Parts: sequence; structure tokens; C-alpha cells
Amino acid sequence: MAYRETEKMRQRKAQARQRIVACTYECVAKGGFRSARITRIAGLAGVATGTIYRHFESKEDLFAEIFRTATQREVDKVAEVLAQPGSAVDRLESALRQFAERALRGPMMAWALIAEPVDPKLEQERLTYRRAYAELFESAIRTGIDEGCLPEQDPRQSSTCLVGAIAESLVGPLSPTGAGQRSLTDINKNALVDAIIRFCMQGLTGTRR
Amino acid sequence: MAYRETEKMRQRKAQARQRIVACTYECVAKGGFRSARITRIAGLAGVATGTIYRHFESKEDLFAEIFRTATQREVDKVAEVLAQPGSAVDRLESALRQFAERALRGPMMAWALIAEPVDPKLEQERLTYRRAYAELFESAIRTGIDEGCLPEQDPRQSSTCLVGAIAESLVGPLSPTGAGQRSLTDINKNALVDAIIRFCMQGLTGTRR
DNA sequence: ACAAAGAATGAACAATGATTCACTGCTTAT
DNA sequence: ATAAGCAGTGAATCATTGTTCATTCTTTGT
Repeated sequence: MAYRETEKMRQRKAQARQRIVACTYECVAKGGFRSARITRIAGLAGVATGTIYRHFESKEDLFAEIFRTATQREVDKVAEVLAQPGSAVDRLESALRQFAERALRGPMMAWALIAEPVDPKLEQERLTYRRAYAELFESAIRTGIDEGCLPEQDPRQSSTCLVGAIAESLVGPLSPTGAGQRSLTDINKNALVDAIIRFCMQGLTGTRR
Repeated sequence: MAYRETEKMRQRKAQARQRIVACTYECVAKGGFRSARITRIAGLAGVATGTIYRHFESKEDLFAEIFRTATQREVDKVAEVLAQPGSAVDRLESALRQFAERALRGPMMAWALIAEPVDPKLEQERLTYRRAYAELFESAIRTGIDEGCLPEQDPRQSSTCLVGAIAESLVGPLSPTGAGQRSLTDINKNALVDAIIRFCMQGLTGTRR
């Protein structure tokens, strides 16, 4: 024998991989998946295009990983808020707010994750993650019903509606603004988030606020 | 002179165009936009691929026309229901029901229009039509507020939530089912539609039902 | 019948990027 | 120092479809 993978090499490879991931993330956060060409990513990461294929089966695979990582981060944030103490209604409201506010804070990435036209395989990931959000909400809704602070309803269905309502409401504001268009002011953002939440909470509680 | 376009020719051309449109529609209704290749469409319509380009600038243009036609049909149906006599609340409920039921009746086309991954230009059309639905709802909501049967709210925002909630709820059920998966029974469809409507109407009215 | 003007044809072409792979050059163990 | 084995390279290749356009076929008016 002559060459065997050593810890040092393993780390160096891991680093390269990490750099590729980070640069892809950066590309996507700046211009969406469309703008993240393999050549561009390779350039940013300081590796050859071929090297990317030593770390990922295909571009789809790389993108899927970025998509999962980025979305999981958001899902976790929502889960975190839902895990706080308090009534289910309050927790749901905070979670929705968290979702919307974070999206508006990183609009291009949020747009890429929520609404950018992507290839079918990524779209599949997107569906998976929309389900993930819905399931978080669903479980909180169940708790709310048990606690008696939410009326009887189909929690699965209600949670899906929440995800849809919030996503749809964000699509417009998140869409990459053409040159010259200015984005929302903080005041408008707050009004938007409040209106979304109002509708969603009414939908859940059947109670005016 | 020797040749001049005559009525007969004009009609023949119009017929060819119509045939192309119809075949594209058929393709999309059967397998989504993805499956509608120019060669396939030309084959079905009994013309050469080049002929399609005598009637349409580009594939995008052809698709855009199909998209608009198909969606406009749905928008009109919703508008029709909203134009019936009755309270705004009742009319909105009927309109939502109409939207969902029609989608479930032609699932593949509905999926193509609502959720299939498409090129950016078509996605643009999609946004336009989502706005069209939202505007119909918006105006009904305004009426409802004036009539006093809906509480004060941001009609624009509420209408967007309606569109999002209903679209999201349909994505799952409409998604092309892999081999072996059976689709919803009529009973399930009804339950689905009822649950969607319940959430939406509560969101609008803030009143339990 | 003939020529002019269009319409139709479909094989060849173009464009876009992802992916490959023969080669170069490090790392490692002896 | 040496050789085996792997990581890195990036120009060339591939693959997929939409689009073009030189050519052929039809229609029309004289």
C-alpha cells in the first residue's frame, strides 16, 4: 500500500465541501437558484467544476442539500417558537410572525425557497418542507383544540391553509424587484404581517380580534 | 399580381391555428406543460414543427396563450358565481367552492395551472392570474364590509390569503399521483372542500360556523 | 398553362449548461 | 527516493429541445 486517507485529508476534503456549500448558499441568497451555475459556484469556491462532482452526485443533489439546510433552519426557528410556554393560540401567532418576519428579512433566499421556479426535484423538496411547516402547525392546533382555546376543526386542513395563506401573501412582496422598484418599508412590513396574522388567527379561532 | 390571401385561405389558417391550440390544450390537460413538446403537439395537430412557428412567435407564446385561455375560463366561472344575487358572504363561499370543485374535477389541468413547475415567463402569467382571482375576491370582500356582513379588514390582504389557502390545500390532492396511488373519493373531496371553506370563511368573518 | 406569392415542411442548427474523463500533481507508506 | 493511489483539473463532450430556413408544395389571377 502507499496512500491511505488520513485525518488531515479527510478534513481538507470536508473543508472543500463546506466551501462549495457555503458559496452555493451565497449565490442562492443573492440571486436565487437560477443564478447559481456550477461554473460560478466553482469560481467562488476556488475549485474546478469537476471538483464539485467529487463532492456531489449532481447539481440537483447539491441544490437539494442547500435547500434542505436553508429550509430546515427556518423550520427549526418556527419549531422553537412553538415550543415556548404559553397557550397554543399565542404560540401559533408568534410562530406565524416569526415565519413572515424572517422571510422579509432575507427576501431573496425566502423567495428562492418559497416561490422561485425550480426544477421538479427541488419542487419536491419544497413540498416536503411545506408539509414540515404544516405538521408543526398541525400539532399546535391539536393542542389548542385539546386545551379548548381553539374550536373543533380539521387540524391538518387548517395547517395547510395557514401555510398557503402566508406563503401567498409573501410571494408578491418577496418577488425580486425589478430595477427602480423600491421594497417595502418597515412600516409596510409590519402592516403586512399583522394583516396576514389577523386573517390566519381568525381562520383558526373563528373569533374576531 | 397572382396570389392574394382569400377568405378560404384565411379560414384554413385559422383552423390550423385552432387545431394547434386544441392539441396543446389536450397535451397539457393530460400531462402538464412539461409533456407538451413542440414535436408532440405538431404530431397531434398534423402539421410540421415549423408550421407552429407560423402561428406563434415561440413555444412560450403558445403556452402563454393556452395558460391564459384555460385560466380565464376558471376566473370567469368564479366571477359568474360572485355576480349572483345574495349576500357577499354567501357569494364568496359559493365562489370558493366553485374554484375548488372545478379544480378537483380536472386535476391535471388544475395542477398545471396552479402548481406545476414552469418556466419563469409562465410563472409570471400564473402570478397575474392569481392576482385576478384575488381581485375578484377583494371586491366582494369590500362589498361585504360595506354591507356590514364582514368585519373591517384589509380586503386586499384577505383576498390574497384566500387564494393562498385554497391553492395550497389543492396542491397535494392535485399532484399527479404516482402509479398505484388512488385519487380522492367524492366523499373525501367534499370533506376537503368543506374544510377549506370553513377555514377561509372563518378567516373572513371572524365567526364560528 | 403559367408565374407570382405564400404556406408548409422537417432536417439541420443553435444555445445552454451540466457532466465527464484523461491527465496532472499531491500524499502517504515503505 | 519511490511508487501507489487518490484528489483536483478544466477543456471537451453530451444532451435536450426549441428554432430556423432553404426547399417544396399550394393557391391564385391572368
